[in-house]
Amino acid sequence: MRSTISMVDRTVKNSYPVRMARPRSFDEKQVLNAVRDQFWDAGYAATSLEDLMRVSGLGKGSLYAAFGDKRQLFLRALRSYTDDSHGHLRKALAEAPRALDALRMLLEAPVDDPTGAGTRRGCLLANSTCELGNADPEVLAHAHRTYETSTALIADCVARAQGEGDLAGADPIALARALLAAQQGILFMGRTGLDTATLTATARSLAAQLLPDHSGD
Amino acid sequence: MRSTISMVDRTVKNSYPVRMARPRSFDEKQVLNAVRDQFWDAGYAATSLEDLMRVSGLGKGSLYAAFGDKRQLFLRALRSYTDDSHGHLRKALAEAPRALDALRMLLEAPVDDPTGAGTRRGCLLANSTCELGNADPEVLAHAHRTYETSTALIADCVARAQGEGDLAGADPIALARALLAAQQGILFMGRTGLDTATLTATARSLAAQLLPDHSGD
DNA sequence: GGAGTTCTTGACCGTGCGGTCCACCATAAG
DNA sequence: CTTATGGTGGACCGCACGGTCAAGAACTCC
Repeated sequence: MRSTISMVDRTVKNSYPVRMARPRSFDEKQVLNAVRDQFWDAGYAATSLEDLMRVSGLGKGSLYAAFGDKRQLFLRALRSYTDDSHGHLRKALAEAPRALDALRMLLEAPVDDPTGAGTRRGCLLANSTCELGNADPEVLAHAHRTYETSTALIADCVARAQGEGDLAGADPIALARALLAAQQGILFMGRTGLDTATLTATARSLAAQLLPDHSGD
Repeated sequence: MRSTISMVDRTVKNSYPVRMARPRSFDEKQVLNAVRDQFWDAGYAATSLEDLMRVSGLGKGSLYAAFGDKRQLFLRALRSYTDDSHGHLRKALAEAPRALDALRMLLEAPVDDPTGAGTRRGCLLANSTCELGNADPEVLAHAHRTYETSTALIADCVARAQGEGDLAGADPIALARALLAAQQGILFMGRTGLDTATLTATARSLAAQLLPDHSGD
């Protein structure tokens, strides 16, 4: 039963009110990035609302009005992160002139940071899966979906490499899974404080064994 | 400057008082195991003292008197866990008649659990490193030390395999690092909800590429 | 049994948490 | 200008957290 409605139906996302009022004083994407970095550094549980207010520069009221509670804000930041990551992955896999090199870069990418600072942070999605995967089915499902997509992207690149004469005889999806697992393993070893040189050597060693180059044969 | 001391010096760990009084009503190892499982399932921050009291059956006072605060109790449980793990690793690597098979088992071990329940929990040390590595230097240092020890144990097994005619030409330590990274990667993929069959296939695929068997050549 | 010591229990405490609310502000439309 | 509307910031709330403490129970030694 509906009564006469004088208000705009705001249940539809991004619908604008009939009359504009005070506009937002912040950029949503900037806030999400700041919040993402905070969760990335400290984890979900160890990040307090005060932390989020500090890094975003917003008050509690604004944060809650714009994003809902802490968990929803976290999920928004996490989705934003994985979207960006997949964008980068797509670009990296597509841009390399030789697909085999792109796949190699996959394994060495986690160590790219010369300072090692980024290496210590790991991957936000991986960290979140570890911390919340058991307790939050939504985070787990998101992780599962995301890694399946990554696998598909990598498998496409493997297929391209095969079109270029490399990796003959491999099952693209199986190899993609092995590469993704290896990448996550390298990423993790970086978090344990392994020095950059050793990490790089390990990444190259894995790349050499999983992605043999027979062009010189 | 010391005054006359009538009390026993309890700063030395495990020193017993001169006069026995009321004995403990709990077994320390059992409590540590219960506490470890709780931290394992929920993570450090998400585990409350109430949880710890519930799973251990002890009151707050007893817990604090026996182990100190929450963090120290966690560190005790973590050390106990890694000690046990290294015990199992030593045994597994030594018992296999063929060293190459032992190394293969390393990669498949994370998927051994038929129910998949254990697979979802991952490894307590890995979880803890992800959650606390950035914030707690002691946890990070412990993780680093532990994985270095694991690397050494695996490298020994690689050397044994070479003595048995396998893995000719590989650098034991480098291969050990690659194997450990791959294992952690598989372990992590299991946490993302990947089904057991796919996980097993990935583990076998990695094992086949990192640990080739040329005995039939 | 009494004395001395340790362990246990649970009430208690201060703090910081996540979350709500409301008075005020900035803007757009009339 | 006035008015309506949504944004903002901070006061405020109840709660659960980690941690403390004191009193009593359980035990050994004399």
